[in-house]
Amino acid sequence: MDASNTVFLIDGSSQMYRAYHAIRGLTAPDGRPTNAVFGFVNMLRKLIADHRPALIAAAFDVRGPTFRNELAPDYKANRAPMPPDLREQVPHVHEACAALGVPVLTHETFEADDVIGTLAVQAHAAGFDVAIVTGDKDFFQLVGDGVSVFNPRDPGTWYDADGVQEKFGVRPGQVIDVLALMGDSIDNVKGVPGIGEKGARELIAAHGSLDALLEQTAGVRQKRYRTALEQHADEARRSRELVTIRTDVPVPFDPETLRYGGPSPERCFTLFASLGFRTLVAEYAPTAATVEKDYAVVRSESDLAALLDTIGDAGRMGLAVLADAPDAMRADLVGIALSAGPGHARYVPLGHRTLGADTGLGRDAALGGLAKLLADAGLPKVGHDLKQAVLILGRHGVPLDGLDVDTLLASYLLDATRPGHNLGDLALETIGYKAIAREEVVGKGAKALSPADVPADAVFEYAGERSDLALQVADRLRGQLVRDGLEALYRDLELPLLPVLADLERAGVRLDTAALAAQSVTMDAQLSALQAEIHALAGEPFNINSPRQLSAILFDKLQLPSRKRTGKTKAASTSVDVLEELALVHELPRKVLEWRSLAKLKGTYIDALPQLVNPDTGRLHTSFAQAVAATGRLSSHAPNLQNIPIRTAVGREIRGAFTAPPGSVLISADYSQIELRVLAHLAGDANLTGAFERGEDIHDRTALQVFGADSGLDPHELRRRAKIINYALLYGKTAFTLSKDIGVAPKAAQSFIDAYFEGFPAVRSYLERTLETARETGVVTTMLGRRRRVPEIASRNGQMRSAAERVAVNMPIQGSAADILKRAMIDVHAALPPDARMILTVHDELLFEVPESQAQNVAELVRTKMESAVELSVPLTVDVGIGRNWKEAKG
DNA sequence: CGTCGGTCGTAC
DNA sequence: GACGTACGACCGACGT
Repeated sequence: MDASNTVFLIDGSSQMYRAYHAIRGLTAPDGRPTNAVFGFVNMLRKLIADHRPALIAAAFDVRGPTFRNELAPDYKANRAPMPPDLREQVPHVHEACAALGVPVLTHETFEADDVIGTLAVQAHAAGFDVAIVTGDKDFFQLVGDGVSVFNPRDPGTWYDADGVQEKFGVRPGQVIDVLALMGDSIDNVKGVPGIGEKGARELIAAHGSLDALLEQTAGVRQKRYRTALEQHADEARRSRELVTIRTDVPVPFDPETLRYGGPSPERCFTLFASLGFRTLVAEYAPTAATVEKDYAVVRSESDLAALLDTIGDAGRMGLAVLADAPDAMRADLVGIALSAGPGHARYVPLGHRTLGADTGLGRDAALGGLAKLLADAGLPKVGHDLKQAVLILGRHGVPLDGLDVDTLLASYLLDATRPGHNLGDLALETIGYKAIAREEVVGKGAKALSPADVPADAVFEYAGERSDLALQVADRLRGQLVRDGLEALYRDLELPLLPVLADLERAGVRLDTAALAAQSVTMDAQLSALQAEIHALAGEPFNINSPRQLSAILFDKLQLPSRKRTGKTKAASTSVDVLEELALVHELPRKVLEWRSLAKLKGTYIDALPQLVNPDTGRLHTSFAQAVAATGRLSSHAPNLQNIPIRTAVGREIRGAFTAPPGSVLISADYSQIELRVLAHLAGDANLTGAFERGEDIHDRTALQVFGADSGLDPHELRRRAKIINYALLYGKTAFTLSKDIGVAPKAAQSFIDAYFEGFPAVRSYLERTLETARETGVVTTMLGRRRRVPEIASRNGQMRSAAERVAVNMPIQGSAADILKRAMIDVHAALPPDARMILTVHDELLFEVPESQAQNVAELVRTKMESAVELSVPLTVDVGIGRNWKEAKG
């Protein structure tokens, strides 16, 4: 097909509907729906990329009656009105077409189909080929010599006359007659009652045409068709008029108005940025800076002096440190970039190993010169991920103070759920600037260089830009924080927490690697023995760790029953609950469970943790991510110290390897049932609040409420079940899953939930209120005003909507608990004596390393500060333990 | 040989 | 289909 001589006519309305239904829940950062625009834009871009059309247009229906309504007043009367969240996207779809260089066609009294039909005929008459881009079979009637239908859904398939015959069963000239017979319930085209698509096709194929058929009705073999045709001949003729696409609409065909103009980068950028299409924004972003760039390398004492003056005059600085590794506790400092204002940046090379820096400025002299400014609390610092800067600079003897705006944290508070908070992405969205990617400077993947091996002359633009952009982006985000009422949360919570976290990471935790090594040896023997038993039971060796191989053994070879399938691939699941069930009837799954448990502990912790001990400090330094978890919690990685085992005896031994150095002890302080207390506070439930005030065991209290005083069951079992119910509530668990957890019928589980709400009625109304607000605003909030968007709460997909509802009820509780712990961390940190160190935080727990002599004092101080971190309508209580290791401290 | 999606399992 | 928030090990398909 010759694209240069082909006119592409897009059935815009149907493609828009298709995109709308194909993609669910996509919204712009401000919550506006964007699914239809996004899908349409992708379709259009692919069409253009694949076919490079010379002539193209997209035709759309407009609101209001068309000539068909005059023929049949009830035409399309059955069709539901366009959903409001699609209607509001229509202007954006039109704008997207225009921005991408595709002319938009509409007509007041004719439908898009008729405009397309007319242009197709005229274009063909003028010697062009025509491709109609649609998923609608009605267009098959237009197919003929030089006119084909292309459905983007099955790319590569062009329907010419033969294609129509194959797909639809009749020649293109007969399509109208088939459509007229079968009717269209959605458009309220009556057709002939009792004749569907199949019947219509057969009748028309047999008789040639509708007219011929109606003349020879008597010759129709099937009686029900015969009577239907006799009674509804007029209806069939009228329907034919309705389904006939007109080719005589008064629109002129002028190749020049249909010429593909290519995209307008400016319009695309503006539109896609406002809709939050980040990858597309990047593609159309202006590459030239909006402000003149003044970047340079600092090479001499006088360069440095000038820089210090400039920064001093500006009264603030953008800051970016360039390091040679992502781990701030291991990374070496390669250089520092500073910006005094938009467009300005200076790069101070500090650790380049390759030639090119050619600086007469020594590392110590340079750092010494900068140190005063960096430590000046009165000189505001702006940067992206300032915790990394604090740590790396701190490790090089340079304290960093005067922290002002961290664009990473600001972006996180504005929208925690956005896919990423990269400075580059933020720059694109806030100031429309496409930043240099780190990859462009150091390469990517395994071949990436350390920036220390790249000359300063080759990195100063990248590094300088980071400091410059941080400043420019910060100025925008600061305004957005104020607008959204998030400034206090930023200034009083997240920002003060940052240096506290840096202290925790810097301190690290001592690990008894010898004890772990000994455990590893023991477990090796146990694992080998188990593996031999498992292979013997299976009758052949296989990889126990491979779900696929395991399921082949379990379900194919041993023919054990498979009850559950996995989420995406629908493969037979081999998860714990499946194996536990199978363990009742076969030895092998029981052994596999044992093997898995040991292998997991060994692989994830016992063998992995010692490898992460920092050679410089001899300790384990995790990284806390302050801008990851959507609820406001912190997360921990490299290694993750927030999922160290505790439930099993073997697991607890791993905690025993987290030790205090000689002369010191560990203090563990954890909030007792903080989430349930937060729930009591937020809900204002008198019963729940009262139970906490009286210091009752909340799970016993719940058991009493749910199961009554004389159920006759074991009190321990009742408490266990009540505990599950309490937590089920926090996670929006359904009666179905609850029933599995506590081993009762779903109906019984539901009655427990009902009994719970009966006893704590304010909890129910609180949860309902939360959902109501979420539906109205699309946002849920915590006690301290942290926000989370939940756009899917308006989804028409029941599954997505339910998931969003669970998120909506969970976030205020989990997030408020996170707020409280963060507040406590800041308060405790400020009050700690100099030789006591906070070393870990695990959602409701803080861990300290303290000289033995101060243990009691610090324990009391920590308890007091944590319990008074915020004022709730219920008491906040903290359990404190002291021990030589983490296991003892928790016991 | 590296990347990435899928599955599973640990914590709170 | 059915429990919220994380991180990470391992497998195996896929692309270079």
